Amino acid sequence: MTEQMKAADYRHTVFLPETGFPMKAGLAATEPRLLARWAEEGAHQKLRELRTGAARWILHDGPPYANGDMHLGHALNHILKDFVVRSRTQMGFDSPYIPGWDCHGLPIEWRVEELNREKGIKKGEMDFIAFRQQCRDYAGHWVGVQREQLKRLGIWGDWENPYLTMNFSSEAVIASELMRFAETGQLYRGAKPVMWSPVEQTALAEAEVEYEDIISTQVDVAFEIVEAPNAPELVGAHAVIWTTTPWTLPVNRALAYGGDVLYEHFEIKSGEIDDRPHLEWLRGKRFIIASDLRVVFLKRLDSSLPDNADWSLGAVRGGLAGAIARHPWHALGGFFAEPRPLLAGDFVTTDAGTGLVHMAPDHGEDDFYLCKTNGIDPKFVVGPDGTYQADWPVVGGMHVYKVNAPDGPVCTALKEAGGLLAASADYKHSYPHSWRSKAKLIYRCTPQWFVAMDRDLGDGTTLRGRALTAIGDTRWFPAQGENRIRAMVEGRPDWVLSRQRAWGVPITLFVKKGTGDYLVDAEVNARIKAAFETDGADAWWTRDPQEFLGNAYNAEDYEQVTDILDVWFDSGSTHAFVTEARLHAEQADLYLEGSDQHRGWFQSSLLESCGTRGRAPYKGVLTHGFTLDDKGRKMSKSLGNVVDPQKIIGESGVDVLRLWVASTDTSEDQRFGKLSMQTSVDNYRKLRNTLRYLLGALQGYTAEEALPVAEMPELERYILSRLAALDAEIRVALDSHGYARMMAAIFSFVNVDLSAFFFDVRKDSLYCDAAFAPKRRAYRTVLATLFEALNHWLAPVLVFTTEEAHEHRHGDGTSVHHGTYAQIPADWRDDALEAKFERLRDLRALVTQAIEPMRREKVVGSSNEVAVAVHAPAADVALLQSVNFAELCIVSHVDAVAADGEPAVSAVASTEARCARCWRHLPDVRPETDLCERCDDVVAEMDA
RNA sequence: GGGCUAGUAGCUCAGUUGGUUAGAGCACACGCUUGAUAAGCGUGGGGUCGGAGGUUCGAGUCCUCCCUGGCCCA
Repeated sequence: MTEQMKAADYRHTVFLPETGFPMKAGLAATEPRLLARWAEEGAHQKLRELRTGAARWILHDGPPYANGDMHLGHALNHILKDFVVRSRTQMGFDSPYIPGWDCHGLPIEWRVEELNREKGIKKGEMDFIAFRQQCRDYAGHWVGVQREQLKRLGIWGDWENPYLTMNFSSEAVIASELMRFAETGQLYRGAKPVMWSPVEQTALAEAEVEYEDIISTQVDVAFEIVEAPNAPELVGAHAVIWTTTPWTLPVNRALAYGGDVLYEHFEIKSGEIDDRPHLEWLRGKRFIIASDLRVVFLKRLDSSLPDNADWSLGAVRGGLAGAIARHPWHALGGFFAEPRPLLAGDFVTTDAGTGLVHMAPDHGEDDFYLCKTNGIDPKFVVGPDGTYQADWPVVGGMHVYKVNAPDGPVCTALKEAGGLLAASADYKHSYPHSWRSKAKLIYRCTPQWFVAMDRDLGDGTTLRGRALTAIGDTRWFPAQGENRIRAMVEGRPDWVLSRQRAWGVPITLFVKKGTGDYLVDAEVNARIKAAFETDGADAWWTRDPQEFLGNAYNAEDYEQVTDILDVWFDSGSTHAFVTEARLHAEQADLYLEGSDQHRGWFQSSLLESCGTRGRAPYKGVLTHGFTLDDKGRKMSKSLGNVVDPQKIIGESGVDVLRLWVASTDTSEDQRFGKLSMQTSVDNYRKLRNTLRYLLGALQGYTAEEALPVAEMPELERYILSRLAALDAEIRVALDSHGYARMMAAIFSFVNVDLSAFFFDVRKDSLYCDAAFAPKRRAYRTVLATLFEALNHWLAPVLVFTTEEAHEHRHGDGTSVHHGTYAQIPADWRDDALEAKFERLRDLRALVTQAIEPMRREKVVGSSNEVAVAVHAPAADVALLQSVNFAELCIVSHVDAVAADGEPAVSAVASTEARCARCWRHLPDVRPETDLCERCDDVVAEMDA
């Protein structure tokens, strides 16, 4: 009988792991099966019932925009949200998730207009209410698409009743929230230059603006000084201004200079002009310009002009104060004959240009405020479509984009008036564009509704002050987020609420004709809200205004505001109709979005809530970075590096994608590519195989087999101590939503402590000990604990795989997602025991290293064939003798010998016989059976 | 252009208040096992800590500048 044959005989007496949980995941089939099972069983609804009465923990979902397919960033965001909700659920909290969508706003409106154009329907032909219905339908379509895509990610939530900002109930609350601002005097109507799109004919929010490089015409224009009380010699000289928006010159009102800038009064010498006939008209003319910029200015006049310091007629210090210039077109009379004062502006720099800036309060923020301070108001010459008013000289009726060329009407008229010094269409710079139409934007003064940031709210606080206090009261993850939003709130201007659009909630105000005051009446507001609840915001247009005003006011006396609310106000109000109205909670525990939302939703929600409730709508804010490609670049269509999450899911499964999210530090930007996905696939396999091994090793295990911890061997108690340490680490990580930290700890535990050590060492006991031998029972008791601990820790991440494992372990129709994290007693921690095993494992590493050469030289194969001698200090020897070190090293025999110096290990091939069943080389192997005493007994027991 | 932020082995991450030869897992190479087997175990190679200066007895860790990304703003 050969050894192999004998081995074959005993193979069936060995307790090998056995499970139906497949090694190969087949997630493509498993995931849809579980989704269907959960839907059929109403698993999420059941969870809600199970947690009813438990302490609440609320994540309030930030609404994605209901337009287009989900991209990888959306997937990451929602997977993270699911981690938060599921991990709090596993902690025992009642943590409901109500998904939501942002449905109003320009992008949808724009897209619907585009679709209409394709159908030949022109803007303006469409009935207003019918158009709003089209927008509503369009948003509804995408809500449906995105909902299915999110559900596929394994996210549990109230998908049947998501919150939509366009729900009638939401629209009623949004209008009502606006009226709370009105009631507390925080709204005002003002004029202000706002980013304006002549194409969409609307003011744009900051978030709707993007910057692109363009080439503009740069011009140098001379404004003659007509009065200079502080420097009479400047009269007759020309102040040189430089601009890249020639179209604003027909609306010029003033000039600005820098109070700290040094200017120079100079004249180009005759000699140079003699050589350059085209400059003849400059002969005898004097100029004023910032000294630092004279050289570059001269180059623009003529690139061959040298710079001669002796051209200077003297430095100008303070001489510009109180000076008056006149517009090159002053001969036209009227508006152009008005004086153009020189004003000191702290925004003037010498980075570029001439150090003198022309001011058009209609078309620039700096211009607007400087002029306002000096009593110069905007003129409103440029209309919503970007054309000058018809009767304006030179450019009347023309579009601001079409007058800028060096040979265009503005430059031509300036040249004829003798005011154009240089003009060239070659200035490249970053310029604002509409994010939808990609059209160039302009600043344009229009009447707008604002929320005041710095108005006393009657209690000595301001909205800005309240917001800053609330920021301090909020936990920010990561902590840097606080600095970021604080700086933004400290510096932000008043909130512009108006949009001259159609698709959204109207600014529901009535303005008294004549006074401009808006009506504040609780009963009127209540009627508006009630109407919106019934008919939606359409009611603002479909109902007779008198119906809202009731008997107390006459509609004839009031102007009904028809501006649409900034959509950020919609999303900023979601806490009112979700956290408060549906969940009956004052604050959400967490908001979780990309870090760009410090300027967006986090801030609009903060301001809305601080303005109406005096505090933030959240206790904590968690942000994540952006998903980049594998080279760290932004994913964009133009680069062609966009990853479609649907494709990833189809190829690898949702759980693998979720695992990627969980093991990545999402507080920073993440790189995503083939390699990182492969890493995730490999990690997934390791976790899956670990669960599979546990399931196989626990075959037939029942509670009766469990052994009390106190009766377990040290090795088992050591592993439980490690488990308790891991439990503590995970709790710390989860407190700050550190999923990557949690996963790193779990991977390390699984690989290092379990797979490479505990499982390997105990393989012999599991396979070969008598079924109910104490050591084997202890091992399986620990395995059962490990399975529940790991499967529940992993459940929020691997939602499908853990459910599948749960099915195989319990098979009773219960769900892992209904349960809680395993209760791991803190007193399982045993520092002394951990220290002991740490040392033993160091010594064990010496043993494996010593065996390695023997394996390479084919002296031995399995470590079981080896006997080792450890020469080590007495303390180590005592340690080795206190345990079965041969068992820990999976070798045949260990001799521990006291010796000075560093521990050293020598290894030789064992001379003992090999047990045919457990394959260990032992002294008690019986020749008649080829079995060691332990195996002989076990086999005998089986035969009996 | 400005503010904030990041850049540690092929991948994912650790690196405490600056202090001994920079760590882990995976991947890779080689080997073992063939009783977790499209699995498991062992050993090993691999890093000018983005770059350049500086402070210090000593810097991945502090300072300055630069490069390359990202977010926000203009």
